[in-house]
Amino acid sequence: MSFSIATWNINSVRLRMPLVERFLAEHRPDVLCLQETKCVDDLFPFEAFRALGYDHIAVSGQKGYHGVATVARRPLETVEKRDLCAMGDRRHVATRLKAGGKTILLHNFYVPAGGDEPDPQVNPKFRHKLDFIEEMRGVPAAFDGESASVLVGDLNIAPLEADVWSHKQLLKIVSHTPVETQGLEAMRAHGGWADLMRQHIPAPEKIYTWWSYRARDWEASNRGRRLDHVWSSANLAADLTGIEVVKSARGWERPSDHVPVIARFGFE
DNA sequence: ATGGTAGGACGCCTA
Repeated sequence: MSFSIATWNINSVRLRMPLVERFLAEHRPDVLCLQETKCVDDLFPFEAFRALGYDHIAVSGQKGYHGVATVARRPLETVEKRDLCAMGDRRHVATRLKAGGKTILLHNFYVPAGGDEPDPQVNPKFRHKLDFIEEMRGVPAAFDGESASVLVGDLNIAPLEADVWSHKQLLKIVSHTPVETQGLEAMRAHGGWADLMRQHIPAPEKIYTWWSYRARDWEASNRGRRLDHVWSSANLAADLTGIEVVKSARGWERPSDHVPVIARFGFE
């Protein structure tokens, strides 16, 4: 028996619904977690997802900015929508669903990008990002014999040297500064989370999930970063059978600057 | 060292 979870920063779900439909038709993940939906819940395209068999939907949206949604082909229960840093941003939704005889608690996160200046003293957006990561320590990889946890999303940090096109050139660029990369890895270890992308494709092999819109030719310059992540509790990490980064989606018509990542699990 | 593109909503913020 198999089960798959995908994560994708869609950068406006309404604008890119044709791309979402193509992705779901071609890959059929059991669950898709979206970030940067950029619309209030009333304007979320529920019917388009239902038409594709994704009848079970949890949304936490806001006007114009941020916003997350989790859609599934099997029943899910909305567990909580956390307001980390208490700013009213919609950056988290947790759902619960069943797979492989376990109940899975699935956290979908959109971590603040943090602005351009990597100094929390002068840049409140960077301060917010660091505080947000710190507060994510309150989300551990809880599990027992019957339950497991998964955390996915756009974490806006590329933690390893193999997660960026140039470690040296990005050390002072927000998303790859030591305070962020060490902070994220420390938080991940503290929570007991396994980095499933790196479990399947170990460093130093490069993995990118984001390429800037500002490049003349994103594919030729290939200055990517791994900003999107799939983590799980140890008892589910053992069931991972594959990771797929759908790089081709970056070349679709009017693309997101992020591409989908799919994690596949197999159960006895 | 700089500027490059995109989305939401229509001047400017955020990424």
